[in-house]
Amino acid sequence: MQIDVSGNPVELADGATCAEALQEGLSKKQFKKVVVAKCGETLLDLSTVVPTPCTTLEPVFADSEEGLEIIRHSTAHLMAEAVKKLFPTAKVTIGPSIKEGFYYDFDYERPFTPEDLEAIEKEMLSSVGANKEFSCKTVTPDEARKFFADLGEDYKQELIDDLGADEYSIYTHGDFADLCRGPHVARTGMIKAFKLLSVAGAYWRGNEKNKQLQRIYGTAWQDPKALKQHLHRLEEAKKRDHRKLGTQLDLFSFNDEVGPGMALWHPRGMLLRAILEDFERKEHLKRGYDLVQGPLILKRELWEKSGHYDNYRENMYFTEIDEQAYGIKPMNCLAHMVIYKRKIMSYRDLPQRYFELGVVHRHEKSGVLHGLMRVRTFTQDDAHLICRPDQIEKEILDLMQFYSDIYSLFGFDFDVELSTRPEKSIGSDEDWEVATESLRQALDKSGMGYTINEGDGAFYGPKIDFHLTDSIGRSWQCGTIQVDFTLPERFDIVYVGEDGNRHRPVMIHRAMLGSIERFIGVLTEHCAGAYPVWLAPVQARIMNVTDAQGEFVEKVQAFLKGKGIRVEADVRNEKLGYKIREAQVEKVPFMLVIGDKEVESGCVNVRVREGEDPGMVTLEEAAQLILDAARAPFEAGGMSYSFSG
RNA sequence: GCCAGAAUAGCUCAGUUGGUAGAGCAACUGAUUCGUAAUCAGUAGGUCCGGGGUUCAACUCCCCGUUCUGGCUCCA
Repeated sequence: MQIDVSGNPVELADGATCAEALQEGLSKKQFKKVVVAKCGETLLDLSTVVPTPCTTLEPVFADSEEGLEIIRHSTAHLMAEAVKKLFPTAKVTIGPSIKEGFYYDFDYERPFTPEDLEAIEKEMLSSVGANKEFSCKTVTPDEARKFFADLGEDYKQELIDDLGADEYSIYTHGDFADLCRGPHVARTGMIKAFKLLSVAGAYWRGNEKNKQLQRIYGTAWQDPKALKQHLHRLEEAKKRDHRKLGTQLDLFSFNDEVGPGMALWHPRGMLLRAILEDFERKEHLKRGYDLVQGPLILKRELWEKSGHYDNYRENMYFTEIDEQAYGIKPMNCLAHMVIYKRKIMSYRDLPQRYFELGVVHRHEKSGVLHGLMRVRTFTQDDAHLICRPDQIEKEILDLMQFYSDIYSLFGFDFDVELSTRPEKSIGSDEDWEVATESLRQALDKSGMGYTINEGDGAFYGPKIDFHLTDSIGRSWQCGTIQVDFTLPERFDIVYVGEDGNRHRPVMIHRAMLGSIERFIGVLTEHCAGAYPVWLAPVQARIMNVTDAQGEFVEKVQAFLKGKGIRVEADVRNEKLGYKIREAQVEKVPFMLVIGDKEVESGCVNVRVREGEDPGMVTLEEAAQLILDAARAPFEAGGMSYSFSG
């Protein structure tokens, strides 16, 4: 097939993929245009494209991101058409494609039920069968306004007013027309695989104060096979859900009697957590932090001074004794400030770096709680760096390296986001300038890719956030670095400069894992419960074949314990297969089998959680295997393995 | 907090148009002494989330709470 884009002839084989098109020198945008052009003549402003008839759509671009986007967006239109047909009084609002699917928000008198979804899906299929053509026309703002006014679609009119464009495109297929930027597939018959997934409430334009709409989520793919794979992936992801694994591996639980959003850590889970916390303390000490700790509750006056009492009170717990004389801390900074003020600091003393695994309580709205990811009692791996303004950049740069080292150790990919000054903010222009520039410089120097979130900083300073992804692609903010201008001011903390005068230091709040709870939640899903050997609460389990090996089992256990290995023995009167299965389900990394043969030779037979079994080895070798496995990720990351069980 | 759905044994779940509950696994007891993902038999275990209401009768229907799940908003 030959296409002409902006006067550049391009030769593409039939069924060319997006990647091939890119190689031929087409930009993604151009290719998208070309593909759409090939699918139908009137879909875009195609003055620069010579369209050719298109017979099939999917081989050309369905494997590309753009292709899926078009399919999904078109499916959203298809759904809106079906909803309007079945529920004529429903008003349409917006319906974009999203990661792995699409949604459409409707204003309707009652919520949609699962049965409604089935009916809608059926209606959509019939529209697919009718193979209706998508067409597009460009209109003026007035024409667009009138068009949707006649249809009674007031949300669309509001959009037109807000967008303020010179002209608008309206896409039509069958009887359904929608204000839309496009592009779309040429005909509804090209939508080959979709499924409606769920209904949820969503506020118009994402604002809590606006009317709540009915959102229908769905997913769409290039072919039924891809759809099936996607649904299968969702099923698989459910198995990695940390809440499920928490029960299965007996790590933690939640209990209504205790309170919502408050985890109970079982022996195994707490052991894992303790190892992680121990690791963190040592890593922080290594990098020049001081360990500190303040109390869980602090006098109300202090919260008034910091501004939390005025701005954050509804999220805080208070003691009832002495009429709210004490506030239960929702963050750790106040005690750290007071600790800083214990003596006169010189510029030579800066930066001060205070680290605390601080337990905080925040009364989060009930609807947001989610396993370990969002709780009301949690532990932050929190630190406050109090430094001179000229030290910000260096400190940030060190932090970037620190975070990166640690995330990599766990095998996480992460997104970095820089958030700048919001509309409502305090602090001088100069402060913001210096702080934001320091963050930007450090980010640039670190070589990490990052996105900028304009105006999304805290009111007291700019920040950098680090996001880790859970098993089903939800992204969770874990690490954060925030510059703060207010607290040093409010608490009047100072240092004595070279000039002998008092100066105001800058304060950096930062948490690396974010919260221990959330991090363990994300990590659990990341590794599906098969924790790295250095973290696994049980590193090795010894199992005997019959009672006859009891004595040797004890000997082996004592030996491995002596090497600092977390080992337990399963000497129940059960078949070996049963014990193996149980250990495998519990994701114990090393299974050491002992039968008569092993007793005789003084060896153990090693089976591993995944990969090839080492088989028969001496005790010395077995211990080495386990210790090496524990050390491996540290060595790969150029770090030292700094602790034992 | 808002919208929707859910809550039955330690865990995972059945429970037909209203007639006071069942399975598998786990636990306990006994038999079995066995070689890499589930040995057999028996026993015990429930205020069916809580509180009201309708009914001769409620796990089941209605109302109000609580908690959980999926979203929205917010956030580590």
